[in-house]
Parts: sequence; structure tokens; C-alpha cells
Amino acid sequence: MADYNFKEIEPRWQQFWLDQQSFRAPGPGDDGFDASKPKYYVLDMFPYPSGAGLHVGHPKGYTATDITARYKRHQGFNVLHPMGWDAFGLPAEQYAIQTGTHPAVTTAANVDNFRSQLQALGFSYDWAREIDTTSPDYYKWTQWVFKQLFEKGLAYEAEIPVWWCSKLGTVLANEEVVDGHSERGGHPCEKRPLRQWMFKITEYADRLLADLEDLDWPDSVKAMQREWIGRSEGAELGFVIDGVDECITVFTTRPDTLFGASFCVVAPEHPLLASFVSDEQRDEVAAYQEQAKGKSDLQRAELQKDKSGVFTGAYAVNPIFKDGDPRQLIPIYTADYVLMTYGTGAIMCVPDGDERDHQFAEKYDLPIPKILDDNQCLCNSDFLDGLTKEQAVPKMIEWLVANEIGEKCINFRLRDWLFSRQRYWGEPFPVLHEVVDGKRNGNVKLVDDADLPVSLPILEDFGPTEDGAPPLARAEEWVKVVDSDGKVYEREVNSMPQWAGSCWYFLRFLDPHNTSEAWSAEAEKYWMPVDLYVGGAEHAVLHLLYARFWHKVLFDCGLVSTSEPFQKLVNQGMVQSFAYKNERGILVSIDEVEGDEGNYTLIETGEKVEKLVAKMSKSLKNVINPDDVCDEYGADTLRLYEAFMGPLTTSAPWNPRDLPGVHRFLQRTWRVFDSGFADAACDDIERGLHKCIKKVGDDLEAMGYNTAIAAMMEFINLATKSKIDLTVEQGQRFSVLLEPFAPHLAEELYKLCGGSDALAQLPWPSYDNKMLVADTIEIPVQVNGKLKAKAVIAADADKDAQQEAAELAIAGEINGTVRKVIVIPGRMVNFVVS
RNA sequence: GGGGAGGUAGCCCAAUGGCAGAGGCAAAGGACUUAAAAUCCUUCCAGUGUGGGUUCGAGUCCCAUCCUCCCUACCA
Repeated sequence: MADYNFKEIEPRWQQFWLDQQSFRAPGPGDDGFDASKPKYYVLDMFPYPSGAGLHVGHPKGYTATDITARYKRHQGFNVLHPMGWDAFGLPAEQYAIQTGTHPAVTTAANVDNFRSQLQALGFSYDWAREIDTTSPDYYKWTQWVFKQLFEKGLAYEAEIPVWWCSKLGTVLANEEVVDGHSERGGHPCEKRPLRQWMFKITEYADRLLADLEDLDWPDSVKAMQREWIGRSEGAELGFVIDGVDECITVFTTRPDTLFGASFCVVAPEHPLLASFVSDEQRDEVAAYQEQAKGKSDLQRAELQKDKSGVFTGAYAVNPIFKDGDPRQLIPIYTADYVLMTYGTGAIMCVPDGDERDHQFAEKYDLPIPKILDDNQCLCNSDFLDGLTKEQAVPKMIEWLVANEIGEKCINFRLRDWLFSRQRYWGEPFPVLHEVVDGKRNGNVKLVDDADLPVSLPILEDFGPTEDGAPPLARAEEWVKVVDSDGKVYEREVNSMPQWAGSCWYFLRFLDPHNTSEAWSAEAEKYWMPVDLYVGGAEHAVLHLLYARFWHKVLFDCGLVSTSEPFQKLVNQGMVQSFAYKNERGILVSIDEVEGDEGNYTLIETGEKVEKLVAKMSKSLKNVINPDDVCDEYGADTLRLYEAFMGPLTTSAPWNPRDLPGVHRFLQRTWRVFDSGFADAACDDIERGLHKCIKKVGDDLEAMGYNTAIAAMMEFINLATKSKIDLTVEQGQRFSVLLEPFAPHLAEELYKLCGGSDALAQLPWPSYDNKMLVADTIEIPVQVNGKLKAKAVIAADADKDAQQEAAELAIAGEINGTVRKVIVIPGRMVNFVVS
């Protein structure tokens, strides 16, 4: 009898897997590739290798994909299960600025730490395919992909007002600014006009929206992407400004309400505003514009209950009314509830139809003409009277087109993607600006493929420059390029945002050592699309939308064979932690609290605190370190616990009290094998094993990891209670079932019961349906749906025999006439009595 | 305001429309032990947030309602 010694077992098998390359996934063209096997590509969202190391949230998703990867190998798939590092990014750069250490140095150290942490958890990655987005071998191809997008005409430079964060010394994408503050760090941001690289993602808006339909993705993520793309159908129409030779164009989803349009509002930033504002109102409007400029979008939103605005002194002509009609001239206001960044930055206001317009009209005492009746049908609207919205909109559009006033229009909330950053630690652009007489002349040239990668120059000073120019501008020798024909160029000194590397990494995994192409067409055709992609919901929009966009472009270029990269997506739930809240509602650090069973107090003061669930955070000292868990219980226990916490998609707090439970299961399993083996199989155990094989297989298909583990626990409980040991052969079959979940122990057990093959490649055991049911079963007998008795029947009894047995069991309980008998074979019998 | 996911035992979590319980935690009792730990055995505990409906039969389907969590928001 020996103990379950995970500390000895786990490192030994980890080394074995590395030495044997047990999880190498040969692809087309590689030695050992078997083209006859089906493929399965299971991918994790690769991590940013932070200095803090792995968090227990990471292994939740990684364990799930690893279980599935290992299961698919047993089913005979060629499984591609790779891991890499999304290693460009701000934290490494900021650390570099603070310490003077080059980001490449800290990144390499962090990567080493992450890799060894992941290997200590026994994940079955093909480490030969490891990639690092900051390696020149990798970003060479990121630059190459950029060139493909550029050559498709999808990249352009623009001088646009962008979010500028002076603290970070960089511009940020709209998506990276929340409530006027940087998403990372929470620093205040302001709008500044700067020359930037943009991608025309809006050209793909329709397809990005439509193709969501066929994806096996969570509804919540699809909904978020739909909202982000924000397609809305309506019309654009022109309003001529009275007495001025200008026309403002408005976008509306309700052109049918034009009869009720009693004023117009333009955004304070509207370019035409200055041309039509009256002299009397000029100062007031200018003051309002100045005030609006200083407001963040958050501040604008905060004021939503109290709208503000200023009359411009100008009037627009409502085109639906004839000359002389008193309703024809409508005042134009400027107000910050209209955003320049959406639609045309100008709206027609229909206070009877739109709540916001109504508020504004009431505040500024503007007319509110009634155009909708109690049934929300149009009234006072001439040729639209009595029509519903659905009927009236096309009719009005028809009228607008016929009178050359406007046309049908589809608007998207999606904006073009701001793709440049003023940072050091990112991919350089493969772009040269032509310089004549010391000045850029506006001509842009791409770097030849043969000259890729454009390597990141080594700098001493990574911080932003005084004048806001990117840090790369300091590398003067690097910036200046003289062509063979004598032309002088300056390199682009902006760098790409962190999204770049993650937009196509799943393609590089297919063929990571290819030095002549980003990936081979053969490998792409075989492995793509990703069959299962698991990651956090925080990437529901940005990463997943950007990656889909690049992929569609590559598809249009004929470089990939699928129009979508990720067929099935699953969001793992968050691993939270317990926290404590004092009476003033403030969260307190976990080490200041004592007590249990619902009574918790502060150690120092005795003040009562309330237990709740919150995100893990350093300040609450409730962060769980996977290394500590591994040290105390082992990697198999950690894996099993993460998979057993509940469904993968559910968030749940880390509960240290539950860890011993799964650890005990592994110990019990060990003892079942360690107690020796029987010569002949026990029938009960054999039946239990068949049941277990079926349940674990079915659950794995549905990613029901927690219930699969429960089934294995059930079997081990059965085997523990049995006086008869497993046979060697039963032990081998169970080892295969356990291998995806607790691979180290499974390898050890397989060896204990005499296994000599490569466990990871063994076929998944089969089960016999006949072994799943006992000879006789007990079924409920109901009267009017209420349980009255039980009957014992043969498992294969036919309907009549089952009813007969039920009648016997219920004899005397039935008072009344039997109207109907419901017999569900093998399930139950119900007598309907009146 | 809009969208998404949920409410089952003291806790986490199961249950193709068919006996509410698979599994784990916690609790209680017992066996083993000089004792403790570990281990093993046994036991306790809910009628599924609420109100209707469909059905022979509803945790499961439909409608309404309450609560929780997440996302999003002057998007015209």
C-alpha cells in the first residue's frame, strides 16, 4: 500500500510528456501526419504574460479546452491544441519606463514563468507550436497581413479627433475609453486631432452582422456584436436653411413622422453651424460650443434628464409643407444630446414621436404637433393618415425619392477602426512616407516583403516625446530610409495596437515555423476553422470583432478558406472570490476577518461584516494563486476542482472548503487501484463502468465537465464499496476516462494496471446498452399523476406486461372509472380516473 | 430605457415533459484507533422565487410578476 503521492507523480509525467512529445500535432507535410483522421482545432484565448503570473481564472478555461482536447484524441481526431503569448502591450512598456528595463527582457521572463506554470498544470499543448507576438519571426507576418489589408484599400490615414490620454502619452481607440477615462489605468482623456491609421471595418459591417447567424456562439455575445455594429434602417433627407445657401442633412429611422417635425437640432461640432448661425445668436452659440467641447461623453450622458441647447437663430424648411404653410419654417437649435459621431450629426425633431425631442420641446417651449393617435398610427399626416409605422415608412421614402429630398439609408454605429498608437512596445508599420526637401509629400509606400520584418529599434527611452510624437521618432537612424533609386523616406513611427497580433494568431499556429509564408494553404485548409474557442466574455466585442474582420479580408484575398475563423465560441464564467463588507458598505481585506457559518467579524474591532462574492483583487487579499493550490493538492486536484465548480459558463467563487472534496476523490481512486486487481470481473462493477463510460462521453460532448466528474465519482464510490477489486482491464478502461481530467494520476494508474501503450492515444472505451439496465426495474404507478404505488417489472417488459404489473400493484387503490391508461415503457404507468 | 443569463436542500450543483437528487461541501451518528488525523459506513435536509395556463403528468413548455448577476445606453 502506497499513498497517492502527487508531488512525485506529477513532475515525472510532465517531463515524460515533454520528452516523448506526447501531444505533438503533426499537420499536412509533417512526419507522422495521418490525413485520414478528422481534425479538431481547440483554442484558448492566449494570455498576456503579465508579471503577476497565472491567475486561477486562466486555468478554468484552459482546463476545459484541455479536457476536450484529450477527449478528442481518444476519439481518433488529429487535435490541434496550441498556446502562445499576446505579449505586446502597455504594462510591459510602462514597467520599462519606470525601471529602464527593456520590455523584451521583462516579456521573456514573464513568458518563461507562464510557460512553466502552464506545464506544471499538465496541459496537453503542442509546445512545438508556441508563438510570441513580439518575436520578429511572428510580427514579420503581422506586418505582412497589414499589407494585405492596405492593398485591399482598407487602410487609410486621417487627421481625426481622437482620444488622447496625456498620462499614457498615447491615443486610445473609442473602445479603450470608458466614460472619458482610459480603460486601463482610469486616466482622464481628451479629444485631439492627430494623424492616424484607420481601417475601413465599416465596409464589412453588413457581413460582420449577417454572418453572426450561422455561428455557434453564445446569444449574449452575438447580441453584443449586433448592438456594437448597430445597424439601423431609415432615411437621409435634406433640410434647406431659410435665407442661407446651405442644406443640412439629417438621418432618421422614422421619416414617416416628417409632418410632426417642428424643429431641428445639430451637434455643437456640426461643420455647417458657423455658416448659418445668426449674428444675434453667434456669441451664445459659440459659448455653448465651447462648453460642449469640455464635456466628456460621460458628462453629456449624465445630463440626459436635463437637456440643454441654444437657438441658432436660423430656420430650416420642412420639405413636406407647401410654401405659406405656417408649419413650414422650423427653428434650428444646437444641443449636445445630438452626437456628431453618429448619423449626420443633425436630426429632425418630432416631439410627439421621440421622447428626447419631447423633453427638449417642453424645456424650450417648442410646438408639439400631434401626429400619432392612441394606436400609434399616424394622424394629421395627409397621405399617411391611419397607417402604421411599417406601412408609412416605405411610403414616405417613396415620396422623398420622388421629390428628390432624400433617400433610404442604412446607418451603422460601427466606426472605422483607429489602428495606430503612439507607443514603443508594438508592431512597427511596414510603411514608408516619401520625403521631399525634408518634408513628407503625402506619398506612402509599403515596405517590400523581402525587407520584412521592420524590426522594432532598440531604444533607451521608451516614454512619449515632449511634443506628443511617438517614441519611435527618437530612433532617427531607423526612421530615415534611402531607396536604391535615391528617394528618401521616413518610416511610420506610430505602432500597431495590441489587437494586431491577436487578430490572426490562430492562423500562425497552423504553421508556426514557416519562414516563407505566414501559413501554408495546405495547413490552413486542413485545420481551419477553429472548432472550439474558449475565453472570457470581456472579449465579446473587440477582439472577436477585429479578428472576424481581418479574417474576412483574408478570405476575400483568397488566403483563407473559411469566411469565419471561430465556429464555436464558449465564454467561461469568472472565478470570483469571497469578500467581506463592513456596516458602511466598504469591502475589507480578507485577512482582517474572522468567524464562520454566517457570523463574520473584524478581528480588530469586532465589527460585524457581511460575506459576499466579488472579483478577486489584490487589495482585498482574496486572490488565489494556482501555484499554492498545486503545491498543497497537486495539479490534478486543481484541474478537477476548476472543472467541478459548476458549468463552464457559470461564474462561481473559489471556495477553499471544496478543494478537499475533489482531492479525496483522487485519493479514493488511487486506493481502488492500489488495493490490487481481481482475476474475474464483478458484474455490478462492470455495469457501473459501462454506465460511467456512457455518461462521461455524453457529458463531454456537451461540455458538461462537472457532471462527467460526478459520474466518475459515482463509479469510484461503487468500486470502493465493492468487496471485489477491478480487473486489470477494467482499470485500463477507467484510466482512459480519467485521463482528460486528471492526466497525471491517470497515467500512473494505467501503469499500475499493466498498461504499456501511450495512454493519451488509446481509443475511448465503448459501452454496451444491454449493460446499462438491470434485469428488473422499479417503476412508479400513478393515479391522476399522483404517485400511488411502485411496480417491479422486467427491464425488457412490453407495454401490456408493464400495465399488468401496474394494475396488480395498484389493486384496490382505484376508486372510480379508469378513463385512460398512460404507459411509458420502462418509465411509468398512469391511470386516469374519474 | 434596451439586451443577455439566472433563481432547486444550510451551501455549490444535477434531473430526454415521467418517482425532485447524480456528485461535492457542511452537519450528525457509528466503525477502526490508547488517542487524534486519515479512512470507511450510516443518517439528516427542499417540493423547485411568486401567480396563472397548457398537459394524464410541469423544476422542465407558455403568459404574467418579483428578485439577482452581466452587458449596453441621449445612436435620432
